[in-house]
Amino acid sequence: MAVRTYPEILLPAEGLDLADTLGCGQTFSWQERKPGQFYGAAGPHAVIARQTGDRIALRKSDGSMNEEETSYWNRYFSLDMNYTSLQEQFCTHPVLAQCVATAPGIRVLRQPFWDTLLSFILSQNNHIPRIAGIVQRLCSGFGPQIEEGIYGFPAPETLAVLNPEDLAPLQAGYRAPYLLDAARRVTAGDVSEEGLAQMPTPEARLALMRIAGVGPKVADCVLLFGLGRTEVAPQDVWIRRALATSFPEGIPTAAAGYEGIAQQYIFHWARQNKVQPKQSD
DNA sequence: AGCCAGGGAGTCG
DNA sequence: CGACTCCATGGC
Repeated sequence: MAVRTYPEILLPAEGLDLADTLGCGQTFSWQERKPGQFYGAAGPHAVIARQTGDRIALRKSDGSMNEEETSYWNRYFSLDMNYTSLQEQFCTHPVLAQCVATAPGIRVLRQPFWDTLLSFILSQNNHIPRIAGIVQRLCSGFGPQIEEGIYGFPAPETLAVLNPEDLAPLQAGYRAPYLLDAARRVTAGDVSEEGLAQMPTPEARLALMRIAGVGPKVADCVLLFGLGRTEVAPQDVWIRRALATSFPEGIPTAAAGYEGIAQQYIFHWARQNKVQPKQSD
C-alpha cells in the first residue's frame, strides 16, 4: 500500500534545540506525543514539529503550509534573531557563559499574547508538567480544534461567559476564576494587546496586574514571552536562588536589552542543577 | 507523609 | 512599605 507523504516545511534554525526550547518553561502548549515529534498550537495555527539537524520541520496533517504560516512560525521560533552574536555578548560573563553552555539551543519564543496570559496565570505556585496538563485540558475542552487532535486556546469571548464550576475539569484549583477575569477584561477591551504594545513597559506591567491572579511575576512573563519585551526579567523562585548564589551583581550588563533572554538560560541552568536557596545563619 | 512548584491576594503591624 | 498566611493540586 502507498504511504502518503504530507508536505513538510523546513525552517533553517542553526543552533536551535527544539526539545530544550519547548521544554524550558516558557511555553506549556506542546506535547511530545512521539519521540522527537512535538504537537502544538499558537494562536490560530497548529503544527507537528520535529528537528532535523539545523532545521525545524513543520507538518500539518492535512493541506500544505502557506507562506503566511511559514513566516508565522519563523517569527514564533525567533529564527530572524541573531543568537550567535547575542550569546557572544552573554558569554563575556563567566557564570552566565556556563548557563548558556548548559542549553545553548534555547531560543526565547515569540508567543501570542492571549495564549501567554492564560498560560502564566495557570503557572503560579505550580509545577511545569502540571501546568502543561491544565493547558491541555483547557484547550481540548474549551478551545477550537485547529488540526487533527491539536487544539488552540479558547477565545476570550468563549471563556468570558463561563462560570468557575464550568472549569472544574481543568483541576486548576483557585486559578480557575483568574482565567475568567482575564477573559472578561480582554473581551471588554479593558486589556488589549494593541493597547499594551503602545505602552512603555512599566505602564503595560501595571495594566496587566489589574487582572486578578496577575502579579509582578506573571505580568513579566507575559511581557517577555507574549509581548516581545526582551528586556524584562521575571523573578521566579529559581531566579531568586540563582541570583542570590551566583549573580551577586544581578543580571550581567552584557545582557542589556536582552535581560529576559539571558535569564532564560539562568532559569534552565538553576532548575537543572537544583540550585539551593542561599542559607543565612 | 510531607515538601514543593516560573505566585498572588488578603490581612496585620 | 514588609512580613505572614492561605490558597488547590499533584509529582516527587
